[in-house]
Amino acid sequence: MYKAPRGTEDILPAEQPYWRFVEAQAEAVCRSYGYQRIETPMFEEAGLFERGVGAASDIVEKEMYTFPDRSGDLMTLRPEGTAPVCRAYLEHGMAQLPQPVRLYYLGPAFRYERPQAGRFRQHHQLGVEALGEADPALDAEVISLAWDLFQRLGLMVGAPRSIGAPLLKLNSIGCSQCRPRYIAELRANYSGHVEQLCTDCRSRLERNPLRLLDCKQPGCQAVAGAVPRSLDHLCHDCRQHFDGLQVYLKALAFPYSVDHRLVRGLDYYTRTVFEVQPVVEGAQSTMAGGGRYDGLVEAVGGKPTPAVGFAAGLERIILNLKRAGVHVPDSGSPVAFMAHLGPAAKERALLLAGELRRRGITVVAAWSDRSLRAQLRQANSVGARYALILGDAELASGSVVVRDMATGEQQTVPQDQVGGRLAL
RNA sequence: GUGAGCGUAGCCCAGCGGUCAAGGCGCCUGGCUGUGGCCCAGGAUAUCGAGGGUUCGAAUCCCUCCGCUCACCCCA
Repeated sequence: MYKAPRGTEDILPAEQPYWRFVEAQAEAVCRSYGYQRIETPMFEEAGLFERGVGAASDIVEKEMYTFPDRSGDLMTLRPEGTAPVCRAYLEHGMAQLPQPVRLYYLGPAFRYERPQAGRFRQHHQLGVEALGEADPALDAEVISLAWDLFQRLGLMVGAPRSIGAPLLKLNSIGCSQCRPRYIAELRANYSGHVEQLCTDCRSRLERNPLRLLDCKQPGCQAVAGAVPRSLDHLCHDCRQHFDGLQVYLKALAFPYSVDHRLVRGLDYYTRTVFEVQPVVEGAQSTMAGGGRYDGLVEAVGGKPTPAVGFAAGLERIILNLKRAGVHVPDSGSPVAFMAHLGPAAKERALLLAGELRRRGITVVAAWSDRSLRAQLRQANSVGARYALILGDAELASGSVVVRDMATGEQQTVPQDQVGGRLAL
């Protein structure tokens, strides 16, 4: 028996209301900010991600689905959406458009990971990217968009800061000017405490010192508490940017909190980084994460172009909608169920169902030759508002019985008038 | 890649060495030869995850593998 590959899942009809809801809200917020939808391919040349995301990142090192296609070119199932958007921005000369260019996308991303609650090998992201503008007000706009989304989804209703962690976490990790100096200092500081660090952190010290900060091991946390903060080592421009952003966020009255240990796993982030966490804490609690990536466009072959954005995980959002008990609109049930008795009536029923559908009425039927009882039972269980019954008697008189499933009342009406009746 | 827990019908699950593997939901049929929801009666569906071993005998014990879940790493 075949099964969906590990870390993938079928999104069954019962789940669709959640997806429709989230996607509809996402599109609505993006549109309200003037962001336009873009679709990039599900796979790209492997090099795009190696250069864009960073060769030393976990994603590139161990999580990419990379394969040679039939011509031998190395392709990668996209592990994230930002690098492809930058590629498209360059490929289509979007730098010539009025800046910033505001884009969003909705689609799957692939990472080879051990699946877990809220983590999949194929998952779906909403990505929002604004390219070509360095002003911190654009950072604020993007954060504001994310905030509005969660607001609309109903995940922030009464979100009380009293319980647990704040919802919006913010930090600045500097730029290519000031970050190296900070990292050097960080490394120097940690080097004095190697004995207290976990084995992971000992290797992080060499390869990716920033990530030392968010290790959860008690020993490492103790060291991290006393270590220098990136915010204290920003260069003048980065400092100004961060202060500016905070002014705007305060003006917008977002209850964010600065988290000195917030660093992100993708190498392309500069300056602003942020995450949105749900009210209910869980292992994979981050629903959205992003920040500024002023060096990415250049890294994938363009001119230096500042940009900000974020990605939100749809599976995680849905997980949290369920945990929070958010009610989503359900998909409607059929209006009419067509029941037939006898072969001649069956033919006529087929025809009548088609006529009704052309008038925009949702009609379902069982079509197998079952008892009227069985057909009505099915009409009931699919939630049809009306059952239409067509047997020899109706066939003879050109009529059909319309039964209201809620009240049990039924009327015999001419076949050419059913449409009008049901449309009411 | 590491660690832990779990695999019995479409779903939830009882059974934990010895009659035909129990029950609930769902599905089908009938009670009502053309009338649903409730009720009643009946029915179908399980290589008990796979392979090997122990035993007179294994869904039950042991081993291996596979899968699922949760957590770590990391991330949406």
